[in-house]
Amino acid sequence: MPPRASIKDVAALAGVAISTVSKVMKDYPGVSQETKDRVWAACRELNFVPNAIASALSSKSTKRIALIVNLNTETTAFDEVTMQYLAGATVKAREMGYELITVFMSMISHMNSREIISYLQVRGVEGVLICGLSKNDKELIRVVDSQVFKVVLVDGAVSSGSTSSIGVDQRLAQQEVARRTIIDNKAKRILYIAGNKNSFASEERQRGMEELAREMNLKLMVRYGDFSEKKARELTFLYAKNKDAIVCSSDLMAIGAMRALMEMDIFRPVCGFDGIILMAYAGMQMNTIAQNFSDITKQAVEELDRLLTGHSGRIVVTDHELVRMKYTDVIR
Amino acid sequence: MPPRASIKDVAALAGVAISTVSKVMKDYPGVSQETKDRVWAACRELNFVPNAIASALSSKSTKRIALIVNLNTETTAFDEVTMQYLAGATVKAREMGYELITVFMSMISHMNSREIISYLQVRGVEGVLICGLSKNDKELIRVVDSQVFKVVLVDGAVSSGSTSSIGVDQRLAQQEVARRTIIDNKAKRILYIAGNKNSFASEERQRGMEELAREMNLKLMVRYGDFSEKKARELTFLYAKNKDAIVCSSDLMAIGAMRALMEMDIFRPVCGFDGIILMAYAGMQMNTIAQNFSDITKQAVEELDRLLTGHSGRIVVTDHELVRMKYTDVIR
DNA sequence: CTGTTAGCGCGTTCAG
DNA sequence: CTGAACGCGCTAACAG
Repeated sequence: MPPRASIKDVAALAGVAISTVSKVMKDYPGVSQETKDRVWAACRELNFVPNAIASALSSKSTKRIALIVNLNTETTAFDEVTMQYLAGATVKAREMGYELITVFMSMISHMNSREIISYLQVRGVEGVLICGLSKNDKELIRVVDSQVFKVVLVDGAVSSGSTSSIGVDQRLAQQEVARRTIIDNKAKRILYIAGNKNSFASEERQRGMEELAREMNLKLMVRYGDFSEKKARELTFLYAKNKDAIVCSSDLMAIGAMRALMEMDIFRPVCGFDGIILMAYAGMQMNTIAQNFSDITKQAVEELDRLLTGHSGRIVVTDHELVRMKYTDVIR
Repeated sequence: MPPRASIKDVAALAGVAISTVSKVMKDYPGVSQETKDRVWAACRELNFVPNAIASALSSKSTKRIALIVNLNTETTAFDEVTMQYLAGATVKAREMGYELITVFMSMISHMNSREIISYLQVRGVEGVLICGLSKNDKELIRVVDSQVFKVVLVDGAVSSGSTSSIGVDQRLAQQEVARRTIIDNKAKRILYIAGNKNSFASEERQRGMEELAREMNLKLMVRYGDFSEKKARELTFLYAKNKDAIVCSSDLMAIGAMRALMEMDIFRPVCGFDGIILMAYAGMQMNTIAQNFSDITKQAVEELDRLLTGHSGRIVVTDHELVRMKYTDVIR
C-alpha cells in the first residue's frame, strides 16, 4: 500500500493545477469535460482520498456533530430507547455526510458549562443533538443557552434562537394511550405513575394525563415513579387496590406495575408509553404508543443540518402512531 | 461569544513566540516557569481552545479510531452485547484522548474493501476496533489484511502483524459453563445449540463443547441455531425430548430453548453464555459466564493504543468470571 | 531557554 | 477555462 496521495499528486499526474482538481472534486462549474475526465482518471490511478482534516482546516467547516445521550455506563443496565436514539443518529449522520461523535452524559456530568464547551470545541463540533435533556442538567442547559453551537433538543424541551426542538407531542400521546385503556376498561379511578419532575417529557405527559382526567371526569392519583421499575412496583403495591387502571409514563414502570399486580394476584389494566421490545420478553402486552426512537433522531439530524445551513430554530412534532403493539418477530 | 482565539493570539498577548505556546500546551520541557505562567494566563483570558483539526493536519496524527459493531439498524431489535461493546469503547476512548467514531456493519456491508478503506481514511481513522468479525465479512477481512490500519479484533479471530485479538477464551468459557450444568444435573445426552459456522467465536465455543463431550464421555448432538431465539426454540421442539440438558451458545438462544420447554411442558436444564440482563426480564435464571462486554472493549482500546504507539500485535485473553448470575437490581 | 521558518493538504480568490 | 499564491492553526526542526 503506497502512502496516501494528496491533491497535489493528482494535479501533477493529470497535468493541471491543484485548484482545478479541487473544483473537479466538488463538482464546481467552470471546468471542461476533458479536464474533468483526466482528473478523475488520475484520482483513480492514485487511489486518491481527499483529506477531510485539511479540508476542514481550510474551509472552516468540520461537518462534525455530537450526540449527547443519557446512557448509564456505570451499571450494565441497558436502555433500548437510548440505543435507538444512537442508532438513528449514527446512520443518518453518515448518510448526510456528517461525522458523529457520541457523548454520554456521564462523561460530561462533572464538567461545568465552560468545560463542556471546550470539550466540544476542541473536537471541532459545530452542532449538537441532545436527547432527553432534564432540568437537572444545569450546566448542559447553559451550554445550550450560550449559543456557541447549533442545537437540536430531542424529546427534551422548547426552542429558542439557534435551537430546535423535536419529538412527539408528549401531551397528546399520553392522552391517546391512556384514553384507549380507560375507555376499553370503563375505568374511573386511575393511578398515574409519572416519571419525575425534572424531565421535560415526563412533565408534559403528566400534564396530558391531568387534562384528560378533567375531560373524562376521572379520579386521578399521581405519584412519581422516577422511571424506575422498582419504584413503580412499590407504588402499585401501595395504591393499586382501589383503582380501576394504572397508567404509566414509561414502559419500564409499566412492567414494574404489572409485576406487582401479579404478585398481589389482582388484575388491573396497565398501559405503558414507549413501546419497547423488552416488554415482549417480560411476557407482557399492553397499550403503548409505538414509537421508533431511531426515526426521531434521524429527523433530528436533518433538523440540525437545517440549522447549520443557516436556517433558524423551530419546534418539530414528529408523527406517532398509536397502535396496539405487535410483537411479530418475538416469540410469545 | 467572541470568535475562537488561536494560538497566535495567545502568543501575542503573552508576548512570546507561537512555538513557545505550543510547547507550553503540550507540557514539553525547556520552558521557564515564568513563561509558562504568562502563557497560561493568556490562554485563560482569551478562552483559548486548541484546534485539534489543525494539530492533526500538522502532526499527521489524528488520534481517531473507529469502532465497527454489528448493530442491526433495520429492525428495532436491540442487542445488549453490542450496546456494551459500544459503551465501553466510547468511554475508554475518551479517557485515553482518542476520538471514537462508531460504524455499524450495515453501513459498510455493501462496500468493497477499497471503499471501506477510503471511508475510514477520509475520516482520518488510524486504528480500528472490530467486534464480532464473522467469516462472512469478506471485504472487512481484506481491510484488516491490508494492514492500512492498526486493528484490534474483539471476540473475533486471530492476530497477525499489525493486528491484535482480544476476548475471553471462548473454548474454555463454553466448557466451564456447560460442565457445571452437566455435572449438576448428571446429564449424559446433550443438545448443543451452536451459533453458526461463520462466527469465529461460535466456532470456538463449539470446539470447546465437542472437546468436553469427549472428555466427559457425553452423547452430543450439535445443531445450529444461528443466534436466533426462534430457531433455538424450533430445535428444542425437535430434539430436546430425549436429551438430559440443552447447552446454548448464546443467551438469546437459551431463552428460546427455555420457552420451547415450557410449551412442551417438560423440564430440561438449559445453560446460556453471555449473561445478559434480558434473561432476568424473560424470567429465567441459568448458568452463563458473567461477562461484562464493555470491559472487553475497554481493554481493546488500550490494546489499540499500544499498537498505535508502535507495539506489535498479539493475542490478549481477558478474564472471565464464571459465576452464577445474580440479578440483584432486577425484580423477580 | 526562546524565536524563526517551513510546511501539513486543501479552499479560494484573482489574475491570466 | 486554468493556475499561481496565500492562508487556515498548528508542529517541528533549527537557529539564535
